[in-house]
Amino acid sequence: MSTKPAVNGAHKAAIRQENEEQILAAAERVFADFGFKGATTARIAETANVPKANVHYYFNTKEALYRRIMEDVCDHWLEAAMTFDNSADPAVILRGYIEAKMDLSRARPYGSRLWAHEIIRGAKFSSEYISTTVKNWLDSRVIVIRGWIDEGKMDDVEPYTLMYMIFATTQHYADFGRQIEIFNNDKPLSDAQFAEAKENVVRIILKGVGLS
Amino acid sequence: MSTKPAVNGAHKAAIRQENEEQILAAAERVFADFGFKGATTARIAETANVPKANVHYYFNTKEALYRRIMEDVCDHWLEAAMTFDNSADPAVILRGYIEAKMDLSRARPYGSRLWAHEIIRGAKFSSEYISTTVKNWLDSRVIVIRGWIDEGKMDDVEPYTLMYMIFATTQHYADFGRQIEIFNNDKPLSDAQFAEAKENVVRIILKGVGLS
DNA sequence: TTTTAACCTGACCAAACGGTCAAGATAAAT
DNA sequence: ATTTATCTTGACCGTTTGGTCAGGTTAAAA
Repeated sequence: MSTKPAVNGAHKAAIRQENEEQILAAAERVFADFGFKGATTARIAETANVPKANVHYYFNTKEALYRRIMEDVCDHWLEAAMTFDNSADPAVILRGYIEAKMDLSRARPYGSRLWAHEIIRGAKFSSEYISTTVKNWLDSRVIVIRGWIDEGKMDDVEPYTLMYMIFATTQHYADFGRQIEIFNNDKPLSDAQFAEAKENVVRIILKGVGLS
Repeated sequence: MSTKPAVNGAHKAAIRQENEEQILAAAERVFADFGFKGATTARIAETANVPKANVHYYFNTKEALYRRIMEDVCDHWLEAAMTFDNSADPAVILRGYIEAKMDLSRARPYGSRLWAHEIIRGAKFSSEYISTTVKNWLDSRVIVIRGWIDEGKMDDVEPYTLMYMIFATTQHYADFGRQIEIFNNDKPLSDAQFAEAKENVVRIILKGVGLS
């Protein structure tokens, strides 16, 4: 059509960005639904409304596309992880972290399910990321929790077990969302139901470790 | 070789049973590791040490094999579920159930991971089973828990949320076992570590709902 | 011993897959 | 106006996949 008056190559850049975003969004859904092997480039292309060859134009291989999405998901998770550092009160910090993870499961379930697929498969693409970035983050939180225990602010619980419990419970609402939906008479949890679940999860865990 | 003196067609029956078991065990591993699509009949055959054609002789299609394994896994889970009915004391019942689920995650992780794959995929093969058998079991436990709450034996928590928390936390040790292993300096949890985790999970949840 | 039924398997096939490519269309630079 | 660089896509290709099948072996029945 018309040549936009945009400065420099702004139009071409916009086209690239829009197509990449469209493909990434489609791929995140398809990978989450079918796993790495089960997802086909044809389906990703169809979901993104572009020809299959175009997917390969922007992302050379299926594996490259998969890795890129894993990175994006991890970035989002590290953001949520930051809510662990905002306050000196253990109850406030833990509540904030649990709520942030619950909200992320609700707002971006595909990322969580993609992660679950990846770990179940043996973390072939992400074991290095887990053993460095994620492990460092986790170990530092464990030290914080041990500090709270030593100061008598909470019960003497094994910190890793507590963190795994938070991971598992919050991500369950994304990873096993379909099962929860079936138990809920085949209807997704309403906002009110989810809010109630979130409050209950916070309450049980905080009380469980002696923080209420 | 020699024709065994076995009564009737006992030998042939034994052959069938042994081959089926070998294929089922191999398929459970391979499906858990790679998902439905990612698992190949060739790999299942290789793992079971039988020619590929033999897999199709005993189980017509890949889907039939998958369904059969899903049923087997569910049977085992319903056994664990029965530990919910042994006593009148809520703390004893919940502790027993949580411990049984933790032990199952440790002893039979493939089943749990297979189930996780199936749910993440949208429960295409098992939604009917979940919406009937499993839902009935869950709903009846929820009624039991509501009874305990009404009798003032425990805190007023939303029973489904509590059950999901137990599901999520216990199965996490199977489904995300690889991640836990990486966090544990690339070594699987020792028996002592797992026992400690189990005790902590029980303690946090029981205290969290006012049962200790 | 003969017949029948069940088990076994290498070789094969159509379909689906990830990825390539040549040729055209569009926009930016000269 | 011409050249250059990027974007677009239908057609194509080699490989892998689930599944088939004919022909063989073994064991139970007659």
